[in-house]
Amino acid sequence: MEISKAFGNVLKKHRKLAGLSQEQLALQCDLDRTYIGLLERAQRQPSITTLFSICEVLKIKPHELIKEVEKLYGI
Amino acid sequence: MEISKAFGNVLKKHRKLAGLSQEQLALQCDLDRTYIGLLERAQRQPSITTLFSICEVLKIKPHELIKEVEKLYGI
DNA sequence: ATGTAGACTCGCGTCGACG
DNA sequence: GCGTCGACGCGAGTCTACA
Repeated sequence: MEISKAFGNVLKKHRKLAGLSQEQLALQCDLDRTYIGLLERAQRQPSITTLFSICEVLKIKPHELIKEVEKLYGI
Repeated sequence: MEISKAFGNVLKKHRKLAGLSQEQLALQCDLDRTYIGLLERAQRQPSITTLFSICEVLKIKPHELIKEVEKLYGI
């Protein structure tokens, strides 16, 4: 699986686990609602600061999330 | 420490560990030489695909590198 | 082998609006 | 609550060139 799609899947999974809507997540990590949607649908890729601020809200360490992305990506 | 600076430090450290010059690294991961320099000096931040392709060349898992960035960043 | 600078393309990230 | 669209500013990433 390509990397942005892997990230989108992992993001969606952890957002649901946190019990947040795209809007709530966007609000808390100071991003746009539509942009979270774009990330989950793999139409945008985050920079690493964006990654860190999302992970902070999701209460997960960035490297944990990246590890899951690696698995889906296949390395 | 801010996040792009943390990344720059970690990148430089692992590039040296791999025994590569900025030019050699850039060539192998299909990026520009000047851009690697910009990353190390924290004047640019990588997207996550850029992160993955750099890590592949450095023979390190992205989540390992991210873990070190977290430490420097302080979380 | 690296730092810097200018100019360029394209994608990130925002915003308003509609279904 | 989400997908999508158009438009926008700005930053990612490239290229050339000079020190």
